[in-house]
Amino acid sequence: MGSVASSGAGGVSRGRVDKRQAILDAAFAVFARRGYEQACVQEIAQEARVAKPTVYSHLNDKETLFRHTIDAAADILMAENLAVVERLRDRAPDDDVRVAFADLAQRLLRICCGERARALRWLTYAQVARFPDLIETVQERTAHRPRAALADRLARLSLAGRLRPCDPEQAAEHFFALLTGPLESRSRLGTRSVPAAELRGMADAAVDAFLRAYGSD
Amino acid sequence: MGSVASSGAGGVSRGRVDKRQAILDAAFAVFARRGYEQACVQEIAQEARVAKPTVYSHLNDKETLFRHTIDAAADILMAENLAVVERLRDRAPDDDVRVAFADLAQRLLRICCGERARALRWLTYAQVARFPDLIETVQERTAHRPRAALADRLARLSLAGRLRPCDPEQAAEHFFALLTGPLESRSRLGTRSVPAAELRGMADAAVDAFLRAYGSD
DNA sequence: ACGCTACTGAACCCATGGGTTCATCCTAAG
DNA sequence: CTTAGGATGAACCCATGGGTTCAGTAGCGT
Repeated sequence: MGSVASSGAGGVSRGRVDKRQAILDAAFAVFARRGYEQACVQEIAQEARVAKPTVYSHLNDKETLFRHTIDAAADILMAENLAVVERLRDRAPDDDVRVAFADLAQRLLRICCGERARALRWLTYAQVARFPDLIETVQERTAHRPRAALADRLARLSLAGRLRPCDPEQAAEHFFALLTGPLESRSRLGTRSVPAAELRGMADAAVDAFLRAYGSD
Repeated sequence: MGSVASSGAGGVSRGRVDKRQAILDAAFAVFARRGYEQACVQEIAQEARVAKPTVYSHLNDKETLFRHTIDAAADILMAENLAVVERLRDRAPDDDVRVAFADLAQRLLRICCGERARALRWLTYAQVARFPDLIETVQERTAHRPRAALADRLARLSLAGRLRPCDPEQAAEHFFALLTGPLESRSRLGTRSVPAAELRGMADAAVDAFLRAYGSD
């Protein structure tokens, strides 16, 4: 996690090491396990091994702190998702489409099950009322952009006759729906950790259904 | 929304009017617009036109109040969902399957878009950390039970050759996923009201995909 | 050596809100 | 009419936590 520089005994890292990053890391951890209102700045400061006024000197207030952590998490998740989708670019044209999709599905599910994704979904949903604009940011990066990237791949596959002619946006939307819908349900909104085998089963079932709906033949 | 219906006959209406129901109605309204932590008991009391101590005399504390309102909302939604699914029992055998499904899909989407469903999803998600057991109750009634009911109908249709042979549970899971996944995305977690035309389009698209994946032919 | 800047810790201010107390009021029952 | 018990409202207690102040301290560049 954070860069916990410093040597042992009585001393804490007094240097100007990047306290800021330590604070943001700690903030995400604390927000993730307590939620926005329940997380107190004091606890975040402790977790970051930093004094409370230091937190306020780097980030103006609790809200700013929250927005930065959410932003950062959304960025990372977007990158992860896009990277997974982009694998299709090289694999799909040559390999069996089903195999490529199954691989994609499993990797996406693993990301969605991860701690970061869980915490982000949870925090975003919980603060819908207080910070409605956050939803735009988060959904844009964790849902719309990856979906658009997938739509690009699907369009190519459709053109190449590997999928039936269709609206790629629609197909991508349904692909994600078939994957994440069951996940939400089976993980009980993230409160239950789904065994790897079940995850694999869900991925395969989703790909099966998707290919029956959108595959060629 | 809340009819203050005092149920004059047979009820155990303590006091003059049924304050208790008024309190629960008000609690749902306030929780729905403020969230759990932001909702203060004072405001609930005002909205119910009741004094704060009266609230505490009927419901022990804020948590009890919350659990009761969530329970009640989940019950109502379950009933609505089950009623819609049960329509298949009479319609599907005779009519065109596609027409019956399209009707089902639209009615389900309308329920999911409703104020009650929106508020319930939001509140449940937001309190995942504080009241993890609530998820069980809510998901059981608003997701699992309706899905099981749909699976029953799909099993019959499959047996009758109107759907391809399949695992009805799986098919039902995918049906709901195709419906609610896109809804979550397009309504921005319920912060944007989706126009009726778009709703209809989503329902039709979901049914199209579902029938390609699970229809007979 | 000097001063600038970041950091610390602890105390402090203050608003919010859960939950309670109490004297009083009002209505339904007898 | 009397009475009992739910209902009232206003004051009250107290814990929590956001945000600030301040005096002191440690490192770094010059």
